[in-house]
Amino acid sequence: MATPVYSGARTAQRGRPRDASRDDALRRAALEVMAEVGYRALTMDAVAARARAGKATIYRRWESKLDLVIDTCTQLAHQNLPEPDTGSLTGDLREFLSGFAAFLSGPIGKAAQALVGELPHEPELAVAFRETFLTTQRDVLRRILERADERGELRPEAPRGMAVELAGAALIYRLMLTGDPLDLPFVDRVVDQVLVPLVAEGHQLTGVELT
Amino acid sequence: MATPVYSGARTAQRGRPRDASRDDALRRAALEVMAEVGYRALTMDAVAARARAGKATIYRRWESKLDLVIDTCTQLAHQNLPEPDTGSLTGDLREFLSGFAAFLSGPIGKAAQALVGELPHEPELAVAFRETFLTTQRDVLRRILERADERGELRPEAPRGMAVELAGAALIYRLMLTGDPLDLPFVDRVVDQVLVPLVAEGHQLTGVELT
Amino acid sequence: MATPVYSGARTAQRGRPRDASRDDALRRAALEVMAEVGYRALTMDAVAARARAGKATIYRRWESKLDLVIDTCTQLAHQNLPEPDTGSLTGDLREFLSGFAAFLSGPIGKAAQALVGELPHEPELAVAFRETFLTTQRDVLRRILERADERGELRPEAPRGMAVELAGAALIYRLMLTGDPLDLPFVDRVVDQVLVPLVAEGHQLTGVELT
Amino acid sequence: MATPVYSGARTAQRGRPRDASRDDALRRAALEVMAEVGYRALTMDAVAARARAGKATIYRRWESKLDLVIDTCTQLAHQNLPEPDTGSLTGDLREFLSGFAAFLSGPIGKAAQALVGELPHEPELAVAFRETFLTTQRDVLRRILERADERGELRPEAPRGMAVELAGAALIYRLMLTGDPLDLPFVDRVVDQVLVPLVAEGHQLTGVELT
DNA sequence: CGATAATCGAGACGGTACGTCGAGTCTTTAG
DNA sequence: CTAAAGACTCGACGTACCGTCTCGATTATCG
Repeated sequence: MATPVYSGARTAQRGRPRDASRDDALRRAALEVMAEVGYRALTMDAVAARARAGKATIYRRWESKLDLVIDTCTQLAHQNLPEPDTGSLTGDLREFLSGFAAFLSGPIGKAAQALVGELPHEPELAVAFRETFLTTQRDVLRRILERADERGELRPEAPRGMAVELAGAALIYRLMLTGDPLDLPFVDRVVDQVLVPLVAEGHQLTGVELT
Repeated sequence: MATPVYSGARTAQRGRPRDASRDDALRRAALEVMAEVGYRALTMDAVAARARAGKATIYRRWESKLDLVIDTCTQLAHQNLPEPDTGSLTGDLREFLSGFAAFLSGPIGKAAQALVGELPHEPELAVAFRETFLTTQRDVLRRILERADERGELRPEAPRGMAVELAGAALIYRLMLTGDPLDLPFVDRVVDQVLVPLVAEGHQLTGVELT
Repeated sequence: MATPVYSGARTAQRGRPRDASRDDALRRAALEVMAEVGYRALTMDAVAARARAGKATIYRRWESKLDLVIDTCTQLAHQNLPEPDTGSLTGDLREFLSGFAAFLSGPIGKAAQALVGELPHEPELAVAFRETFLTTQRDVLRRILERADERGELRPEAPRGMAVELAGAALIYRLMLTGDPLDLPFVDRVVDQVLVPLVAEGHQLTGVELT
Repeated sequence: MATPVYSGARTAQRGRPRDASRDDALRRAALEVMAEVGYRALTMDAVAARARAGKATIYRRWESKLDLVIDTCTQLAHQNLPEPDTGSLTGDLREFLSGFAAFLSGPIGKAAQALVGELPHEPELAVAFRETFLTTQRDVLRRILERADERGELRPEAPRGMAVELAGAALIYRLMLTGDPLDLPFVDRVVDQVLVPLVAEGHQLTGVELT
């Protein structure tokens, strides 16, 4: 599901029209509550109360708590990924990954983490989640590598897919598993020690251990 | 928490002692139920019923559902990490990571995933989780690198910490986020394209894109 | 308590109104269950299940099992006391007491008995109980004596209060303590051997021992 | 049941002998707890704790909570009924009933009341209860009337059985139902206005209404 | 215009699970 | 074998949340 349900192109729209401003109010309330108490402890009653809405108003738009949360995240995710074009591979990576890191460090990152545990048992959620948090980011990275390739910065046999995967993995592993901060020094190390050596022409593996 | 609560300070041991065999029966029941329906849908009643135990018998040992699950996983996790010593870095990495991948692909991996969403709101869980699933594995990897270093296989300035982090990140990202299989080819690619080039002496970055 | 709790003060009636038909269904279920298994063994789950109601629906109306039972009895008690006016003291007494005996012999008598044990520890219950089972019946008896007095049937110094008390005592003692049946012969003996001689003009104490 | 269970005249009595003083301590504890919180709220744990005994020590003697309470009451009931012989019907009645009233006004009266509600569903209890609280008292009254008869104080056709029943009914009705006090003035009125007129030779029904 | 119909906040509804507590049994150590 | 202590199974307790439903009131379009 993961999108407010509208009764699909109906015949001439009878009755009182749905108040679109409630969508936002409810999503905002859901995000606030989830940021405060986490996904598990989020209750529909709490969301409804915070938005001063009836529960039916929620269920008219989303089929379940999960559905509401997915949509809330998706909505916010689509507008926050920068696509830099600095002219150099290193610059593009640094800029994009630091933006993505900042994005993940906010409330949406917490929400995303809350959803991870549900993925194996909620196929629809899994699809939506991957679309929102993985595919989009992966596509931007792929285009960055492509442009670098056109500029001749990449070695021919560079493992582009692995680089893309590692970039995401490194950030999300920190965010969700170790709990270490997604700060700029870390992004720099990922770029300089891993990604650039992995794919760029003429690079020696000369990373310096910084910890 | 994450461990059955015993009344501390062996004060002469009055009354009927806890039946230790119930601990196992309850953990076993919890694992079975979780494997069948997932963490969210796991109920204490179901665990109690399957173990033919009263709920009080559970709550006497663990403070909550979460606590029970953590302990169940921890118990099982401590005995499943191989520590290979094949004499070569590549061999050690390949063997260890494929073992770890197999371990994560089982029911414990699913349980671990279920717990990830709770980490930000459960500090005790976070500590236990990292101890169980991250530190142990990280330490083995560190020792593998150390032995390789002693054999002179590593470059002096190799980013050992980053390599350790990437190894875990790559596997867990697949397991929990993308859902792609943790099979042998994938482990080989991580070893050959990423880890070995990252730290080993005399390696050119010559990974071949396979996917 | 002893009455369904309504949110007092008809404040504009917000939200879905209580379904009054559930009150009856729940009371009926409670009475059935109590008749089958007694007060002690009556469980809220059983009442809820029989009425196909959620337990919250019960607790929304009554604070406790005791409260539910009190209200159930009170409800049924208010409509079952006859007030005969046959024109003679003997006739009135006979008719009223046999009606009261029949009433007590039914399920409500059993329920009343179940409540007696709680009276000392439940002041609210005591008040409600006495109002329902004692005062009402006592008032009818008092009026019967009054009418007899107006017809000149009573001796001036007749102990009216004692007569009223004895009438109730004799019936309830049988019902709850001895377990002997509250049948017509018994009522007749109480009227002929005790009450009428106690208060009526020109009566000799000529009761004949029957048992 | 209603009596401590002893393993019946065993062969040579092996093992540690049962400590008879625990019987009393447990009964005392049971009576105290019941006086404080009533029968319903009495718990075996509370009784055990107050007597500093284990629950098994209770269950070794009595089969259930009900059994314990019955026995506790019975034990105390058997030693408290006076059998006066003042030489006159009025004197005997007055003395006996005031003694019985005092007895009922104590903790045992409360306990008895607590048991009334269980009678319909506990046949064994009913038998024990009636034996303890009804039959004994009824027999004394019967003997009082017999002696009065032998002295020629009774009318030949006096309803002796009814008088006996009324005496008990009047007291217990007050005690358990109305909650009015069982004081001396009340006993006197029962004797003078009801019992004596009902059975004694040469009595006019001249009771004076006092309250 | 009035009638119709879908919306809104509010909260009652049937269910399910929660975590606690009591009854009665069992199992330990100590005597 | 009995004692105290306390763990054991079972089941009811009263609460909280889910997702649905029903109310009065509101807001649009249709006839």
